[in-house]
Amino acid sequence: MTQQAERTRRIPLSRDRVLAAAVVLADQVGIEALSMRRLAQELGVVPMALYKHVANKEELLDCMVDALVSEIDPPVRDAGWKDTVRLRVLSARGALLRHPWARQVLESRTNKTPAVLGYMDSFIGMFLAGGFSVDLTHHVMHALGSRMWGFTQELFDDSAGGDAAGLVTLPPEAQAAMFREMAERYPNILKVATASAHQDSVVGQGCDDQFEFEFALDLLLDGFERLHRQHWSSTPAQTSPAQTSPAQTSPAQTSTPATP
Amino acid sequence: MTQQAERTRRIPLSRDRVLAAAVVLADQVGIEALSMRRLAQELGVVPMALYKHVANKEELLDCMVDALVSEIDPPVRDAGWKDTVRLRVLSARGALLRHPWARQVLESRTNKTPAVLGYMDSFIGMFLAGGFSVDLTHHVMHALGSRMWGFTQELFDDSAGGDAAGLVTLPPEAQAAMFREMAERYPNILKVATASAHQDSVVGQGCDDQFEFEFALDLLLDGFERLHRQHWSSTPAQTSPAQTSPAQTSPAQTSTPATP
DNA sequence: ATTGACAAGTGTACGCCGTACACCTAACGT
DNA sequence: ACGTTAGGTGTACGGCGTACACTTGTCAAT
Repeated sequence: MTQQAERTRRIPLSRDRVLAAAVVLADQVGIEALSMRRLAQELGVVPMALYKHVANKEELLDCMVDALVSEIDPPVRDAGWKDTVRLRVLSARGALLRHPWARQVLESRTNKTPAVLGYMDSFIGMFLAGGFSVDLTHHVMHALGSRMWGFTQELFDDSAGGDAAGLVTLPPEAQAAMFREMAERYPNILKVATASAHQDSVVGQGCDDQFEFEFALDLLLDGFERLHRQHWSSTPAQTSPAQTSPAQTSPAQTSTPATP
Repeated sequence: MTQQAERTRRIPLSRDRVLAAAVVLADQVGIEALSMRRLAQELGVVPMALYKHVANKEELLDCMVDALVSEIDPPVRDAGWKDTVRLRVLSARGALLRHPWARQVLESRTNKTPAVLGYMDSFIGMFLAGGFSVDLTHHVMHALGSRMWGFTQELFDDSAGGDAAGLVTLPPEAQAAMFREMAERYPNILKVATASAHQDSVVGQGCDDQFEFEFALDLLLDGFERLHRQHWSSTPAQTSPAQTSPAQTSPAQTSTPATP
């Protein structure tokens, strides 16, 4: 009896083991299926046992984010700001692609853990070290937004593939009908969707996410570079990125109602 | 009795009424507090009654997104693509700011409703009408990402205000201690946070979101414009936005593992 | 060797959630 | 007058996070 007990509960659980199991489980079954009960079961333990090691589910999620951050490579040394930032973002993206749950969790978190703050601080430091003014750095961080973490909303390309995912299971004539329907109702979507697919299937299976991500990233980095060169490290009243837009002088109020 | 019944249940509920109530309730109590039960209660009805008008909660959320999309102004006529896109995005942003739940719901949705597809189609149409090649339009849509909806992850500026939200409730000496702590651990965050606050409080109360949003938007639009001018409407093998980055020639594989 | 404190795991229970399913009931076309 | 049916009801199930009281295994101090 005691021997069996000794055999079954060899390792006494610990915070790290809980955390690691949570990451693995989320990787495997998705974040929406990660429940305290399921996690406990995976660890061969009763649900409430977890609460001896994490305060609650929120804290668990925060810790999972920390684990993710720890996977991001530190900034490379001896390179210009642009390459440094670029590589760091792509490293973050790598971590994110390894952990599909991370995007959603990152989006939902409001409290920043020390690890997250540390990553941001280091990120900001890359621009400052590159000679960016504090103000420009501020704007630039906003412009990057979630791209800092290696992702952006992919609201578009799921639908660029259209109902492709669902389509394949349908009989051919229904596919054709749906295709005609789409061509009629969403001609523009169809144009870019078919153009981005270089094979001749009705609707291509999406596009190269990595290419698209880097396209946007480089577009931003090039923009940053121009602004940086433009007023090197001086700090005028307010940076104005756009020369062409008429409303740019007073950007705070436009078509939206007052936002005090 | 019948008279009372007639008085209490005057309007027989209908899909539209459910939907409208859901939007109002989400506006008021937040999306996380919007449950079928709560919504039913608000309508003076038993929870299961709702299921006679919406299939399930998913569909309800989809419909709420549709309602949001319907609030976005149509594209302005007789303007260049740049202004057209700019105004449309800012209109979407207006709708989003009026409905704080929308961002999260939009992020979580995977199925695109016809209204959403219609919005995207119209959005794509603005670029095509502006003479953008189909390929460039595709990339450009990706670069915009969720900015098309008028939002981006605000992962940064919550923390730029630092623990400001929590700070105010603390005694002054604790504030000072925390400030020193932050200054030591996150010097860079502190620099941009204090710089962006133009008052002399320890940590400014964030920055002008609207300005930051438009900063990034215009940065992108200017970038699009340059690419557009660069190879007007021709479609070379693949558009390459960055001239400087060494890895640009083959962007699909970098530091991340293979993504087939 | 005994004890007693304490950390770790257990069991039960509560209130929330979405929703399946059987039921009632009032209005309406025939 | 009557069957159909759309719309509202009641009950119930399985899942969730977690509060709280409990056992149990471990080890330091007596």
